[in-house]
Amino acid sequence: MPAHLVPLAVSTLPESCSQCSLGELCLPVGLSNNELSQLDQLVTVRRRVLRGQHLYRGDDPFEAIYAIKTGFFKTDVLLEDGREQVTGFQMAGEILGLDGIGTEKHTCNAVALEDSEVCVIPFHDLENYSREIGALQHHFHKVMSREIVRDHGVMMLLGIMRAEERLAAFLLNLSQRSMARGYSATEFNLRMTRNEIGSYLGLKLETVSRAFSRFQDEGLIAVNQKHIQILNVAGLKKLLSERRT
Amino acid sequence: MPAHLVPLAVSTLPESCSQCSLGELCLPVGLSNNELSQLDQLVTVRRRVLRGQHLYRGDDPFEAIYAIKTGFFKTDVLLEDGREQVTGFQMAGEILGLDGIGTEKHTCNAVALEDSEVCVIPFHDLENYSREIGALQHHFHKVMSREIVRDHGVMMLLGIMRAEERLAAFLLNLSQRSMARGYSATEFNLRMTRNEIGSYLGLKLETVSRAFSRFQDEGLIAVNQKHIQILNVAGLKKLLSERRT
DNA sequence: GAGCAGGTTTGATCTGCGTCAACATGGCAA
DNA sequence: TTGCCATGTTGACGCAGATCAAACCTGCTC
Repeated sequence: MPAHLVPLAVSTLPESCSQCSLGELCLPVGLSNNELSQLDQLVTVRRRVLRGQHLYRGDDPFEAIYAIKTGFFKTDVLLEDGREQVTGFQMAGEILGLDGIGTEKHTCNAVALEDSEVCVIPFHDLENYSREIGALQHHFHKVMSREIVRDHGVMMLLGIMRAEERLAAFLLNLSQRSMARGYSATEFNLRMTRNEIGSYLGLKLETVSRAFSRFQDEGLIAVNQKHIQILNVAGLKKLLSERRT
Repeated sequence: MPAHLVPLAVSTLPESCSQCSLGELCLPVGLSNNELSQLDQLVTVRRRVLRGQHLYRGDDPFEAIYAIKTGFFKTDVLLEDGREQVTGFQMAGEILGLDGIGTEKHTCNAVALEDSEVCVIPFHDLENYSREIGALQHHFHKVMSREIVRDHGVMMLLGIMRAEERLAAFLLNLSQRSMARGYSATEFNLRMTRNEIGSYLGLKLETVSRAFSRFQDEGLIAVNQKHIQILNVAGLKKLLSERRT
C-alpha cells in the first residue's frame, strides 16, 4: 500500500450516520430510521486528513468513496508539463472519489485545504447495501448525476464566461453552499489561494486578484486577504445575466 | 406531454440487447446470457430522432436514460442571453440523459446531429433491475463515473489548453472513438459544424477554421469540408504534450 | 441553372487576459 | 526583534484569440 494511502488516523465512529448533524446534506437523505442504522454498519471508519495532505492521488487504486465530515478539499488534475486544472472544491457533506469507479483507479488528486475528516464508504459495500436499500441506491445515483450537472456548470464558466462573470459565479456558488450549511451567505473565508481559484476558473492569479479589486472598487464585495464579505448580491448576479460586449 | 416528447416513432425492438451488435460498447457489458435476456425486458422501446430534432430539452421531466443505437448527438446548455455551451458529442453505444437523475428534470438539451435511433431505458426500471443484477448495477455506476471523468477532461481542455491543443485533443478523441466502433481511426466525417466544435472547445468558429487550416498546412490532417483525414497522429499527439510558451 | 441559405474560409483589426516585473503584506522561525 | 518565504497586489506591455468584414463554397428550391 502506497505510503500516502495508509490511513493517517482511523477511528471507530464516535458518531454514526444516524446521529450525524450533516443529515440532509450527505448520503443518508430520505432513509428511514431502520435504513439509517444499516448505513451505520456501512460507514464505520473515518479518516483524518491534515491541511495539504492528499486523501487520494491520481492512479491510486479505487476502493472507497468519501463523505466529508468536516473540512474543505480541492480536486485537481495535473498535465505532464506541470499545468494544473482544479476540477472542484468540496465542503462538508459532499462526496469525493466518484471519479475512480469507472477505471478502478482514481483519476484526480484530492487535497485537504484545511484539516479535515472524511467518512470512508467502501464502494463494494455501498453497492451491496444499495441493492437492499432502494432509497440509498436512488440517492447515490442522484449524487453522481448532480456531479455531472455541476461539471456542466463549470464547462459553462470556462467555455463562455468572461473573467468577472466567472468570479461572480464562483462567489455566489460559495455563498449558496455556505448558507446551505448554516453559515452566513454573505461572509466567509476562502480556503484556497488566488492561484487555486484561478486554476479552477481558467484564469491566472493576477486576473483573479484584479477582479477582486474591481469588485471591491464597485462596492460589490469587501475583500481582506481570504476574508470575503458580499455587499451586493444582486449586483453580482447582474454581472452574470447581462452580457456586455 | 409536451409535443416534442411524444415519441416520433416507437417500435417494439426488432433486435434486442442480447442480439445487439454494440455489445461491449453499451450497457450490457459483463452480463451473463441469462442476465442479458433480463435486459431485453428492460429495454423494449426504441425511439427515432431525426437530424435536428431534440431527444429531450432542459426542464423536461426526467423519466428515462437513452442508449444510442445508431446516430450522433450533441448535448448543450443555453444561457438566457443566447450563448451556448456544447457539453458533449455522443455516438453509438453511449448513454444520454444522466444529467436528469439528480433533479428529476433534464438540465441540458440533447439534439440529433444526424438521423438517429435510441433505446429507451426507463430509469425506475433500470434501478429495479440493477438491484437484482449486480453486474448491471456496477456497470451503470461505471458509466456515470466515466462521464464525470470525461467532463474533467473537457475542463482541462477549456481551462488550460491553447486553441490548437484543444482541437488536436478533440480530433484524437473522435479518432479513438471511431476506431472503438470498428471504423477508421484516421478518416471520418464530422457530424457537427465548426460553430458547434467551437462551442464545445470554448473557441469561436473562425478560430476553429483557422486551426484546421494550419493543421492542414503542416501536413497533420487533410480537411475537406466535414471530411477529415488524419495524416500524422504522432504530430497531433505531440501538440498535446509539448507546451510552448 | 439562377438564386438563396447555411456553413466555411480568410484577412484586418481590436482587446481581454496573460506575462513579466516590482513591490506589499503577513505568518513564522530563529 | 529581524529576516524570510509564500502569497497577494498593481502596473506596463504583448499576444492569442475575438470581432468585424468580405468572399466563397455546396446543396437546395423554384
